[in-house]
Amino acid sequence: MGLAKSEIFTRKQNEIALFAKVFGHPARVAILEHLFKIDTCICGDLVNEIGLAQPTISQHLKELKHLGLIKGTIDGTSVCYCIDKDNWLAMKNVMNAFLNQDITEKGSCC
Amino acid sequence: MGLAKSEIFTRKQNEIALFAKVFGHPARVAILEHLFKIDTCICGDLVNEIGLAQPTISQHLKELKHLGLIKGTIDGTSVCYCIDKDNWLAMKNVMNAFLNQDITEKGSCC
DNA sequence: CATATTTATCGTAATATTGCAATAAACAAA
DNA sequence: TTTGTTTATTGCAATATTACGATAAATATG
Repeated sequence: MGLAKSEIFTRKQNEIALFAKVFGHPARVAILEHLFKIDTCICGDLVNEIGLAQPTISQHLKELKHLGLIKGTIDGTSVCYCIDKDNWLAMKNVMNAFLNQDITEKGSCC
Repeated sequence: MGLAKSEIFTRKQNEIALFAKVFGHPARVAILEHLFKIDTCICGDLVNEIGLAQPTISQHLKELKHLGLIKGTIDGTSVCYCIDKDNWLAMKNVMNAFLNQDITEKGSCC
């Protein structure tokens, strides 16, 4: 059906899945890495940096913005994007709690 | 088009996206959390634990197994699944390197 | 052997995602 | 005002994902 049954999972599980989903495309990974690397905020240079059409980049930026991981400020005709540090940190805490789960060592099989 | 242009991204960026994608569904998050929590490995109890049909769970398990994050050993008619510790650790290193990027503080806007 | 149990696979319907051309919107500069 | 520049939005087409019924495959058990 293409539609996840999110109502049967916990709020936390859905939150993890939402964050992970946005990282589930290499273009968004590349955009974020670029925003981390470049000292000054980036606008449409991302279109040149990454090899995708302008509407496609704009769409990926929208998803990142919607989750709060980046923010953009209008500067004349261009828009300046950068990482939203507070929200990135909050996301990192959620994801780290998931990734750093301890493995119970009593397992019988495997 | 539904098809990501993975050839224009680095191997690392694609790797991160692939790992993230598998976490991008709450059912797979729930399966992994359950495997971490339960001391002895789990088989079809996951179908009861999580409220999805057996073929659906089987499909999600297949994706997790395909990425190497879990492994299953046949035990009579049932299959015992558990976290693949080595591969989980390797994945964690990749994801942590991405999540723990340092933010350059010279940014002008935002 | 016949039957039950457990898991995997197939087929399919519903929905989501990706990508881009075309175009709009907003602003700057001449 | 007209023209250019930059970004967002709309409207598709192609592909992917999710979910599950039906069924197969494998192994127990009677």
